[in-house]
Amino acid sequence: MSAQVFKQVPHKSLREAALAAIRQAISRGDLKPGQRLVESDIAEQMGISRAPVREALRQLETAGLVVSEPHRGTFVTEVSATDLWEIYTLRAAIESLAVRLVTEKASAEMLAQLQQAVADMAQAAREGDLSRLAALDMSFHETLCRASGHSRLLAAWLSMITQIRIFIDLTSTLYLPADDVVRLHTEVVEHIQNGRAEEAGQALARHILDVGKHICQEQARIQGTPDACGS
Amino acid sequence: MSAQVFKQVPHKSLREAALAAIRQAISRGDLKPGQRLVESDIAEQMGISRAPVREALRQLETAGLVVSEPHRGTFVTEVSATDLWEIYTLRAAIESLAVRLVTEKASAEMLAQLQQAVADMAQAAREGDLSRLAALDMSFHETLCRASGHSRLLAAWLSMITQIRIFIDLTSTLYLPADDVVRLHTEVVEHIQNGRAEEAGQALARHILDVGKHICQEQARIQGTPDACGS
DNA sequence: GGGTTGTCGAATGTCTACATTATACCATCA
DNA sequence: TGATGGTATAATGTAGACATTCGACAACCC
Repeated sequence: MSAQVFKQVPHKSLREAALAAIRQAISRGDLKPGQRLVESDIAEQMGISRAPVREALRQLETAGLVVSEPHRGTFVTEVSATDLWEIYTLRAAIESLAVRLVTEKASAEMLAQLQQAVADMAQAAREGDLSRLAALDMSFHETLCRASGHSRLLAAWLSMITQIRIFIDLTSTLYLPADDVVRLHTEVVEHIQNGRAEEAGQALARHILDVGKHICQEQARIQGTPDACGS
Repeated sequence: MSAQVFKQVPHKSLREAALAAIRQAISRGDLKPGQRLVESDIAEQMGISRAPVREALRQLETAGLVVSEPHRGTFVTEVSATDLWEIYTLRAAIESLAVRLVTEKASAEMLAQLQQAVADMAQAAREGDLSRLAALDMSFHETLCRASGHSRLLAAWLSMITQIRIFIDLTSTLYLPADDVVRLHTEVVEHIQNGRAEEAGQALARHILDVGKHICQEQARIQGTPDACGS
């Protein structure tokens, strides 16, 4: 076989385009939780027929981003406090696995990348740029999941993050003091560096559950429902 | 409201019917990995049009049971040794969370159910009924995930089990000596009973990873690819 | 007035037809 | 002989039309 010279042409189908567009709209908050999605409207706005839109909606349904009621329509999933509890506990378990895997591999390049991320976070914290800190925080966790080399893990993580985004714009709000955020991530990186997989996993899980509990309580407060997170 | 006299009519849409039928066919092994699924054939066999079949296939695609290549068709997912490694590591993490949650709740009813399951397994082991033992094994884990009261966890578990089934009929093969199977599950139940959440989680995770490693090596041997499980 | 029933509009569920694309096969030519 | 190019065929991708169903509101009866 000759050397790879040409990269594959993208070749998006309308279905994929619709899928990406709707997912993005949900993730960006242009579509609010509970909002109804009318197939014909979406199709018209995109200048395509209903068929590819329907198929995209079915995929989003399986992914848990929308719910569909027969003959009534599809709606953007509403994220309850219980849902957030589920997401954060799962996320903790999954990221815990990720960091353990990364620790076992522990390539120098990866480690440098994570250390850089923490350094950036520390700087953002010093400068009081909370928005940037939150973005770096998210980026740190994504880097970790990608570095795990575990495609299903990454897919599950991305799915959960998108669902969290339905409720809250993660890049603009922090639920812990800036210093704590930096400290907790520093701790995790140190564990990775020293090959302490188990400790790294537990530290990360604790950190995630901590944040989750905050967000969960916030959500319960907004909805006026009893807090479901401590259970 | 008047008393309930009439039960609800099932009211399955054709899409849901197709979804269930195809999923079942894959799970039962009627459709082999790599096999092509022709929309029009399926539609004709079911006596419906292609539209609901297509939508069902899109859902299965998101669930990871089939893969779709543009203008080429959809195929039953082929499960490589690497895939099995991913599934088993994830499954270990997820079930570990499940058993910790169950331990924290620890309702008497649940516990009795799990104890009964282990007792049944012990009997099946004594009688040498390996097929029944394997089925009870699977049932034990499913019970655990259901008892966690964590809908996303259960959904993820069911999804992974279905993917494993693509490769192997779990109810007919065992990868550990029967006595070991019983012993490992007994151990987990004892941890639950004594409220040792962390130990229960770790014991279960070890057990699952153990089985996964066996299956993974088997798969690598069949395919002639290098073993990807130990990494 | 309260509750039931009939009707209408709108959206989804489904079907059929057509357009597009990939693959296999065969003819052609250096 | 082997590579190149064209063509046929079959399957997917998409569009539009029709059928079905739900929810709301009005009409009606007690």
